[in-house]
Amino acid sequence: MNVRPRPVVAELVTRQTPPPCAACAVYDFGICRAASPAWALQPGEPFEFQGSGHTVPARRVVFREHEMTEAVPVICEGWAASTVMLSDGTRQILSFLLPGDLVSTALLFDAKANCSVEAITDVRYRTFNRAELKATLLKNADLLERLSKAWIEEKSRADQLIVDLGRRTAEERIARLILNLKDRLALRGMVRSEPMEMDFPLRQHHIADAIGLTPVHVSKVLSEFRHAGILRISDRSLTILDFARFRRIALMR
Amino acid sequence: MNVRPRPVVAELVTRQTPPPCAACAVYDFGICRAASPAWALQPGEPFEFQGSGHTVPARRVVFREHEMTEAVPVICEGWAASTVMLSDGTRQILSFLLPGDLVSTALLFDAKANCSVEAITDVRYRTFNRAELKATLLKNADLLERLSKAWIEEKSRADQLIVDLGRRTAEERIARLILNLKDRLALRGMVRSEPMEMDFPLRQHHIADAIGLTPVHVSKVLSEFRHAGILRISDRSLTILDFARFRRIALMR
DNA sequence: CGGTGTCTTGAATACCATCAAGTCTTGTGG
DNA sequence: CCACAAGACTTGATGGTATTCAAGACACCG
Repeated sequence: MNVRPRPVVAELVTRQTPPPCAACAVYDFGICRAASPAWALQPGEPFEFQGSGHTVPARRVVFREHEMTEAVPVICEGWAASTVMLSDGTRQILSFLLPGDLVSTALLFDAKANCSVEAITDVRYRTFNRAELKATLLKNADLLERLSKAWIEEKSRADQLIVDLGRRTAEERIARLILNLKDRLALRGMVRSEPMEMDFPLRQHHIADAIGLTPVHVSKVLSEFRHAGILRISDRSLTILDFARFRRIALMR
Repeated sequence: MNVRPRPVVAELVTRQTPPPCAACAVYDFGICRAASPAWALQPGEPFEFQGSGHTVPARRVVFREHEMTEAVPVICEGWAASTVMLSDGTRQILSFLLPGDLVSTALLFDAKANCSVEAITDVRYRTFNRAELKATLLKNADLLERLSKAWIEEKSRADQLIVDLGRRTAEERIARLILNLKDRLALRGMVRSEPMEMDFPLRQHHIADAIGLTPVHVSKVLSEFRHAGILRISDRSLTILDFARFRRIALMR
């Protein structure tokens, strides 16, 4: 079994200076380009933003629920999760954050988030200043457009998750989670095809916390998928072997 | 057992002309006052908006998923639900809409909703024109403020529901749903105290569809609450008899 | 006055959780 | 570099929560 080297993310974290935004694979994808005036960037100026770049190792908390902050973070590289903890230790993951994602559009208007953000892989992110971003928003129709798109998608994904949790079985939920992640990664050019393969740094407990199951049950369902020849997961990489069948499970109803 | 007359809402629906917004109990509560320029209203002008008032009888659909529309509806009176239907007939209620609620802040930016809206009681609502509302938004800091608040609350409630569906038992979910509705009604001055009582037009199948259970199980849990002396439900009215205990169930973790 | 919608209750069943033991991998300090 | 601990995953046995199925009571409406 070929053990692949540590993921690309980890290399970057060890660099002294983060790469400029111009080199970012998702600079055009999210709000970054449209919002760059909020980084006090002049058109044509090299993309070097002092002090707004951060790195966080895997499993560390980026920020905590109810923490006040002026910073509005955008994920540059790596995977993160926004989570809610209950007093008995159980956890719910509200959404996974991928490169280019604004952590939460609500953070634009409220300094207090209602969830924590946790790094899954090593994560690199940058932050906007809320006041500056808001000011830019009112002068920049393109940014407003991008943000409203982000808002609509954020809400739509939350609504989808509600339907999944309320009305679908474990198999359906897992299939839908993986296919959603596949679609989002594909938009970022992060999915290989033939065979359909992608980086998959999630532990089974992440999946469990995201779709309201126990890690044990997630393991059992994934084993089924594996034995049925639908999926292959190894070395933090996931391959969809039987896409048609997998899709049928996800869209069962 | 005293059978109360049909709820106030029904009376209003039978009127020929809807009451002016000035008479609305929640005119100041939601976005209506701040957004009134989008109704082409001059300050001091009597609140009479031609053509923007609608009434819908209970159980009728206000608008359907994926329907395109320029209208951004606000509930004036009555209860509604935003719902998603699955192909096998099961249904998920994403949220209940109360007087003063914008149906969805996402409708401000996208003409296509990802859920349907259904009247629970007879409902009276008015609509803004999206383009006009958007234009007003950019010239009116107060409106932006109100909308961002609505947006944050909408998302926060969706996130809460995700946690409830993913990580809580039937008892907790039902208690939390009822207490959330109580809080929202209280903000609107629609809850009596001593004893704590409110209009409660939901059928048990509404509750079931909202929190991912079956009507049968909802019935069993509500019966428990009733026999334990915690709740009383009759004549579409709900009384919380043992608030402390009920709250403890809702906040169990 | 039958039809429809709502609610209740009981019995049988399905799905997922919990508990437990064991394997394998990963990370860490001696 | 090895030993050990911690984390991640698997698998089986058992149990609990909620679903499904079914039958009946009741209210409301046309």
